[in-house]
Amino acid sequence: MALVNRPQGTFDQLPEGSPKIEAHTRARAQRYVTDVAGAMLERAGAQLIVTPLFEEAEVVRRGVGGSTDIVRKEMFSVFYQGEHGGYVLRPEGTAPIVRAYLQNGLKQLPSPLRLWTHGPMFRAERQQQGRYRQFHQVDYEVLGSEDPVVDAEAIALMVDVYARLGVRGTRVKLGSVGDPEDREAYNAYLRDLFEPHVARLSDDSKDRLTRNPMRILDSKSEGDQALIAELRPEALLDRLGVEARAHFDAVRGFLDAWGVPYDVDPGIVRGLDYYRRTAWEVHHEHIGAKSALGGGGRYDGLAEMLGGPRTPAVGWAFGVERVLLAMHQEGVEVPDGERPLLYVAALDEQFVALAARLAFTARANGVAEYAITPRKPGKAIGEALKKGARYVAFIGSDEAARGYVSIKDLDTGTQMPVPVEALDDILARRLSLRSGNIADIVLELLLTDTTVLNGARLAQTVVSDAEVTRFARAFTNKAFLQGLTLPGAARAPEPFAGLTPGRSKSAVTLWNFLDPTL
RNA sequence: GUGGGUUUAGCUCAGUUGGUUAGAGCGCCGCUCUGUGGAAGCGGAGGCCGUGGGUUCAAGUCCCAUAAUCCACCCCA
Repeated sequence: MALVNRPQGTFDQLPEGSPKIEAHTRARAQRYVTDVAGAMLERAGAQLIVTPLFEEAEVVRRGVGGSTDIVRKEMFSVFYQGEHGGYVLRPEGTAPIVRAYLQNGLKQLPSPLRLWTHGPMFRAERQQQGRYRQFHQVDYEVLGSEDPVVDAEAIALMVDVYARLGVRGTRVKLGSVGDPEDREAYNAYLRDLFEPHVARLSDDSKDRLTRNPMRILDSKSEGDQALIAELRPEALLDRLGVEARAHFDAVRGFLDAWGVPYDVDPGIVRGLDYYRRTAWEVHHEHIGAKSALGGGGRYDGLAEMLGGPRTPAVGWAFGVERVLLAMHQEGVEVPDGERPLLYVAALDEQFVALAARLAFTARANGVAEYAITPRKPGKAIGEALKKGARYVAFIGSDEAARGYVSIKDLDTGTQMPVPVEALDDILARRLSLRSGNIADIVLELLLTDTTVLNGARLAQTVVSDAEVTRFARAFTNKAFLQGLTLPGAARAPEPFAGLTPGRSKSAVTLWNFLDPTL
């Protein structure tokens, strides 16, 4: 049977260590980026909103715009039971959020309302570097204000998120697409300008002349650029109406005051119809042809286009995959997940159930796994090291007979016996000790908790000379000072005094400790 | 939608002017090894050579088609 592949242009997000893993397909890294961004946005007062992955096609058609490439050729339709449902997989997050805002009466929440979301978006394009049919975005939207300060704040926040994620070398390209009448007039101006020279335009640009003349200006065709150099068209930015101009200048004023770096780019053309006035993109130099990490803008007219009351708003989105690509290019490390705390290995089949149970309860304190089949100690240690665990616990016949487990601290090499009933307490206590050294933890426990001390029956350990000395001295002093009456207390100092420390890290030294029966 | 590259083991790749049973390293599993740090040695599993046609006595190798994948264009995150 031939293997069935994933749909074209999609990718699987994979666990660490997967053979074919790439920067953007690391599940942990994907989650890291959305977690970091989400935490920052929530600190800025944004609240999480989640909308369905599919919407009425009308939401997208009216919001994004019927003349855009997204609506014309990149929509995934949703069918059910063979019938077209009139739905499409969402190609972007803003229109659905505005739809949800209107439908759920969010207008009554304090205004302006800051929202954020994250999740997959779908566009039926041919795949290439940084462009996928299902990709992931983090969205931030501010609804209910036309104050330029929220435009500027949104940009500043976006820049902060990239910085927090460790992405350097970002450039904010800031422009304004003006009010609708500004853009209409400008498009007419461009058409008049290029119409006489239509024969010299590239095929792509001939098409652009009717659909979206502004796109001609950033054509990659040399012929087009030569023509543009001759005609020297004015920039839209220089033909803004009074209000749009004042708004743009005010946004710049805030950014300047806050020291947020940006480049004014008269050529900024956003691909979605709903943008008004402020528009920006954030680019990164080293991620191939798709250098835009994200973009945003003001969309004061969108709510009305969806049938709601006028609701001025501004927002942005960035592509998680492109940010991951940028992070990868810059060598930014994604922090490791939670380090495994404990790996429990039974040395014999009959102790596997106990090993599993110890792992279960240890999970209150961290990541804990167990070996499902018996392990030799050396193999168990190797596996624990591979998993990156701090401690490995052994349960063999010696341990089981006396009711303890052997805990080896893989960072320090120290191994200590721990009564089974004290294991969870010990794991919890490691948090209060900076070193996490198992010897320190056990010592602390013995010195502070006499019930555990009374329960201790045997000690077996592999320690250095220094640790033996320290352990013995501390124990003796404490017992003396507190006048503890312990089983075998009278003999307590002696085992330490007469102790022969392990000859090497791998040597095993046994001695009796606090066991009146021995 | 357009153009170019790639496709041989789980992964990275060899594979001679077409010629017998398609290889290596890594990874995985086992043993050496009945209780202590990622070792080593030995062994094992794992392949419709992307798929379908064609040329030939003979195809991993040559031709055609197709698919997947990567990159670029359009456009966008």
